[in-house]
Amino acid sequence: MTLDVRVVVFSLREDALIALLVPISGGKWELPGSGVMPEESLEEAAGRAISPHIDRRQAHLEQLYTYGDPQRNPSSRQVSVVYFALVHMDAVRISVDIAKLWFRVDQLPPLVFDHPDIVRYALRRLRYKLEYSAAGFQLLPDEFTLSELQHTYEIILGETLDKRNFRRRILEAGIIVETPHLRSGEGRPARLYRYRADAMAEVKARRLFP
Amino acid sequence: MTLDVRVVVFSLREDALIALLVPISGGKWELPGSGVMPEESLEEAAGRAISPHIDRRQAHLEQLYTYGDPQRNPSSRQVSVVYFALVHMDAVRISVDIAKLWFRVDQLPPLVFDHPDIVRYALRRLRYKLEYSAAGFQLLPDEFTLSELQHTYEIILGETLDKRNFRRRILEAGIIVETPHLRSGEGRPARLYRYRADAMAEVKARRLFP
DNA sequence: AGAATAGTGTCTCTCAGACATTATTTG
DNA sequence: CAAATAATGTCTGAGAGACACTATTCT
Repeated sequence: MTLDVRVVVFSLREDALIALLVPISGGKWELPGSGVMPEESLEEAAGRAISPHIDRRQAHLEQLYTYGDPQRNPSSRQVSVVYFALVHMDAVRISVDIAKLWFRVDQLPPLVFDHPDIVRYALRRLRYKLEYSAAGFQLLPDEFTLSELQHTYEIILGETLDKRNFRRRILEAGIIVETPHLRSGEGRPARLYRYRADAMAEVKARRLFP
Repeated sequence: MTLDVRVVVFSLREDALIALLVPISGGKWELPGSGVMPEESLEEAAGRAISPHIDRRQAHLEQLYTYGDPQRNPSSRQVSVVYFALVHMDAVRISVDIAKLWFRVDQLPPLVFDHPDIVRYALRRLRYKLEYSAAGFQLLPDEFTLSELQHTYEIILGETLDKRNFRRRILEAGIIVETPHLRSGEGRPARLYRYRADAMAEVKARRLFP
């Protein structure tokens, strides 16, 4: 009976949600994972599992579920404590990685065992989380525009949102605040916002999006 | 490194929420638990852990969280997959048990390790679950009156609820249905209701109680 | 000046919350 | 018929959702 941790890491590339996978022999892929060392916590093990690819200080890990069905790995009984994380691409270590280890969640390669189920469940939880919290900013850099944040929500939820209602609700939730900065580009420059570090509390009072 | 499962079992006695504990040496208590056998799933192990005390077919187990901090058990590294369950007293095996192994959740005896945290977290999740679902009926027998169900909610949430609003919302949720039966007692007989076995789907659309 | 994107306010309708009286049974 | 509990409907206010125009910059 072996125990390990696995991590479902989501990020955002252009117009799609992507997940980090690592190759194993036989053309198959798996979720990044690791055994648990005697002196470390499960969350630390999860951080270590992704640290070759991600700056772990920027990855908020959250425990998802523990999979331990005796049939999940036909060759050996394996229990996996699965975490999930949202990171923005600034936290991704540049190496062979980008475009080689990240896959759009709607175009995943063949995965081992029950890892497809795990990714599906993580995705469901991510959508659920977004509806009830302002967690979407974790996929963006420190400062971001409201249009970028709205775009993020639209990609993940798979539907378009009304701009005025989106702004009203996200601001009323009080989780992000204005910065003095603007971002210039094509068209009128946009106000930049950032996460309010003091209000770490989750907004579970009322769902933000339908 | 040992792996086990633990179960937080909640039930209802008179006017209080109670939890099942088992004694260990030294006057301390712990959550019922068990190792995991090679051919069984984690949930099966959890069912086996409580089967001396509970008719497991009547206990809906739900995975809560996996605790694995290296300091949680000072004498050996232990990872515990924790489940929680709601049962009604009809499912409790009559033996030495009742009144000896069940404790009001606000009057727990000394517990080992991080088990107090685990119970606290389970309680938080239970309250949260009740607000968003009609799970309260799991603490009642198959058939129950709306007053009994409301009473259950009031005990767990720790506040009184308006009778008309309670009925409206619980019935609109569509999770319980009328039976042809009535229960006589003091005062006007009350209609009995039961859980709608076909609609197992959780009501997460909108919170039922504030 | 035109193109591009940012930013803003109002109305309506639904649902949550507050609230009191009538109905049916037992002793 | 008194006591006990069950059952029922309405009004109001807040918030969700739909909706279109103005503001600022760049080329």
